Amino acid sequence: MKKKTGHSKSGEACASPIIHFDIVRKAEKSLPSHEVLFDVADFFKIFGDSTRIKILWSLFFSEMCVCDMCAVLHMEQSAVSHQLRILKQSRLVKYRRDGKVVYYSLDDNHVKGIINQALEHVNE
Amino acid sequence: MKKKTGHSKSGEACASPIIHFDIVRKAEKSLPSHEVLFDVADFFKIFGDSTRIKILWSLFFSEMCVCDMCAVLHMEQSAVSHQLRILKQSRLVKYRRDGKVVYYSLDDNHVKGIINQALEHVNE
DNA sequence: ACTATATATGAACACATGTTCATGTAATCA
DNA sequence: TGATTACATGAACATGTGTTCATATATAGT
Repeated sequence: MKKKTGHSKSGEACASPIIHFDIVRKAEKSLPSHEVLFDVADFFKIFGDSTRIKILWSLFFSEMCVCDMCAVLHMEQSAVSHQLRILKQSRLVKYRRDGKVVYYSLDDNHVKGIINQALEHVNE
Repeated sequence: MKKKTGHSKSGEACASPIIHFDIVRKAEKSLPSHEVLFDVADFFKIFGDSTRIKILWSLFFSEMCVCDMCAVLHMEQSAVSHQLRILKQSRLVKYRRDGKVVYYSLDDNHVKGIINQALEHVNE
């Protein structure tokens, strides 16, 4: 016995009769679409790395060029650029070019609030 | 030339003279400790998975047993239990036992607010 | 044109993470 | 005690992720 309808949308994954059907139905109906939930998770994934947290935090005060970031983070330029690209793609930061130097800055007003709420949790 | 002082705390990672020292110093001073930043990132990592987001969302309304969760998520019991363990360790959910059934419920009041803020971002 | 510099990016690598499978544990009932 | 049930957990596996290395691009200066 090993059949499993391969994520069959009908959802009898747990073959137990002891299910609180009303609660299950209510929860199922309230759940946003899979895409939205995926996007939400992806959004949090961005914050799930301390390097990116440091970058965002640093940008709370002022725009910064990539070299500034390297100095703040004590990291190689390549690594910083890769992370900035991720933040750029998520539209959490924007940039402007001034000659050879590229300045990054925050591009989202939720960032500060979200990080602060996480800090509250971390500080018990 | 390949030396690199192995994350030397002195921080000359980017050997460029074009650094805005005042901004860098300000950012460095404002940064929370490495441990705190790590904890913050770890906290967000928990939310960076759509399965866990679904679990937390479902618990907005009512406590649920593991079997209920399996039904809501259309997932195997083992996978759900593993995720519940992570949420339990992060103290985002708590549980109570009633006979053979274990009921999980939310154990943090920030959760709803944080997820809602992420939703705002996702919805442009 | 050539050089230098600030940043971007592809590939490779090591490491983390989520699911599955198999099995273990705790509680209930016969 | 033995069987069943609801859940937990270790190991294996595939996939995802962050950093490094090497190299490319873009701008400025000579």
